[in-house]
Amino acid sequence: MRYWLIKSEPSKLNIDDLAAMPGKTTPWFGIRNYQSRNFMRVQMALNDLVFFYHSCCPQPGIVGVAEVTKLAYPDATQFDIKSRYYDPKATTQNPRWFNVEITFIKKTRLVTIKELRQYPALARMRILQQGNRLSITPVDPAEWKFIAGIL
DNA sequence: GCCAACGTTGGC
DNA sequence: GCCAACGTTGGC
Repeated sequence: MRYWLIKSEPSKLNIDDLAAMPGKTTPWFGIRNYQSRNFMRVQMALNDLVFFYHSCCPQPGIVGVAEVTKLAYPDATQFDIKSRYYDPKATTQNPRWFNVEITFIKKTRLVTIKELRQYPALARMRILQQGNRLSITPVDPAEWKFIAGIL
């Protein structure tokens, strides 16, 4: 089993929105970055655990935990001409973008990026590296355990 | 709103 | 296949 961190802008989908979804589950659609896509398609497995992170907001940080409950399948929004995620180069025969589904497990206290930066144990975390822009990043098991211990 | 980082695009 | 231009991300 692997661990992940996924970023979401709370104005678009926050942890409470996820908890309010039918079955507390949502497709993680709209990822348009090949590295993040490949993480979903190649590595994400059922029951992988995910930190839910709020980005682009006054208090960026980890706010909850979710789990992967459906393996990657083609992201429907790439075919929807009205969607902001529409991709004219994608076809149903040859889809470009995929999404998994995630299910809410729990809310946590807000662990801000500022706090995360204070722990030497997390110094190598992907999310903390300069210039990191991936919306999905793997979390080292030791890092996961450390963060779970301070929640 | 600024700016650094970096992925993507497209002409050659 | 190179690389400049451009667009997007995201913390501050």
